[in-house]
Amino acid sequence: MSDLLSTLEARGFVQDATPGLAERLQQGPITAYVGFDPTADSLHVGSLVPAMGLAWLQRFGHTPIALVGGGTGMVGDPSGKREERPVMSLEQIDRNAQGIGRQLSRFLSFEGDNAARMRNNADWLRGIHLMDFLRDIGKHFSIGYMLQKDSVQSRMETGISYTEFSYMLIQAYDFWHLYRTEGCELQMGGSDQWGNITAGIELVRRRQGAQAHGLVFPLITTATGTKFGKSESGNVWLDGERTSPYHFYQFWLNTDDRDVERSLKLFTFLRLERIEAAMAEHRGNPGRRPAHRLLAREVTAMVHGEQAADEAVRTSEALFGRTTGDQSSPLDGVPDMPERRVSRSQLPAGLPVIDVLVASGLASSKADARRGIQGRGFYLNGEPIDSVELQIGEDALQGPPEARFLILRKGKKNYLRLVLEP
RNA sequence: GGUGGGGUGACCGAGUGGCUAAUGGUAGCAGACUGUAAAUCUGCCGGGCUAACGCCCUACGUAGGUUCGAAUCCUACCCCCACCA
Repeated sequence: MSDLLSTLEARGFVQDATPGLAERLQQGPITAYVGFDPTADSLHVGSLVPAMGLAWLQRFGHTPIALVGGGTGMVGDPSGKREERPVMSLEQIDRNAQGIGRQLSRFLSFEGDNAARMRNNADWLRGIHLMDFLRDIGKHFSIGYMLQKDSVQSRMETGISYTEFSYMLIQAYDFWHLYRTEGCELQMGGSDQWGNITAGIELVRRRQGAQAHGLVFPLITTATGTKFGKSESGNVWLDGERTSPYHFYQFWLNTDDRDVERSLKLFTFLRLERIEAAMAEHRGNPGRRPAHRLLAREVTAMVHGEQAADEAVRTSEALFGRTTGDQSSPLDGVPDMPERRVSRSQLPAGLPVIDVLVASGLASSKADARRGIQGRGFYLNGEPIDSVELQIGEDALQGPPEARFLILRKGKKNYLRLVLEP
């Protein structure tokens, strides 16, 4: 538990590592990097593993570099992808790179002896000339070597362009560049990055005659076999604008029992004894889900801050707490309840439920709303809606005259406050 | 460039002239059970109108055509895959 590697191993971060890494870490602080894709302007929970990996690294006195792929984003990594990815505009990539950089700063400290560094490979990749690249980099790799890589193999069926085929060389170039300019000796990443990382190690060895290292994290899948990081409403993002702290909290709270322990180890900094205690408590009373609560609270606080986490907890308790029945009273003052505003003039007079549900976004069409009601899946102010013809009367509305609202719910979990603007 | 195979709903994958909004599976949504879990069972699952029976629109790579009628036949084009050059 005293050094980086054994900590990472104990917490389930290590899928694979190059053999010499342990010895190298014995000898003193190292500089390491992880690359992040700028495919969107926010990271999602899937990127938490590498982010936490870097954070642990820093906690053990090593220096982390977060590399945003503003240059590689132009090309697209075939690893783990089934299809060619669309090309993004430079402006888009740069915007995304900025957003991602901001989020990473939550996990890393940019002060002190081993202050974290942010780099964008656009700075060195975009100015590169093809002839120089082929001479200095391409020379070191045989086609046979490249063809053996998993990322290429798995795409031979569906097709891979020369562009994506070249990706591993560009990533190798990154590693070599960071080695040369910043003394970076270790690259970490998802297990799908193994091939790219070893290509980088190879390049450093050939051009510098030095030994670099690699470590890859396991691919996180859920116990049900679905992709980690999805919820009812799609991807779970770290950006509070895309995924509200409440929904973020809910995502973690709804973790499958079988995944909780692993998630606590991967996504929190809690000590292993603390985690074991929580798991023991959970085994004693699974229905209370103490481990889930701890997990959700911790991760939300880390990503959105203490205050937002508290609010998410309060909201969740108000909505799901032991309000045994269908009382609507505790729903009024809920802080961070998802909200939607609709101008009254956009709704027919008399407020037919069907139209209201469509306006709220809970139903995707009138037909959908109708079907939902017939399946008893919609609730108004805590009561099931039992008629598709229901007209919502004024007495069902709450709140001040200028912002009357009603509480809609779809299923067990989707609450929404619909505010009617005059 | 040649030869062969192929493009079906979110995905996989049946379907070769009317019974097809299109079998089945997955994913998704809702309901029951429970613990805001898993598993299981049930219903829904292109859009609009309807209390409902039902009606209408859009859809099987794209554009035309044949036919009373086409995802299914014909023509051209686009794209993908395999092998050959």
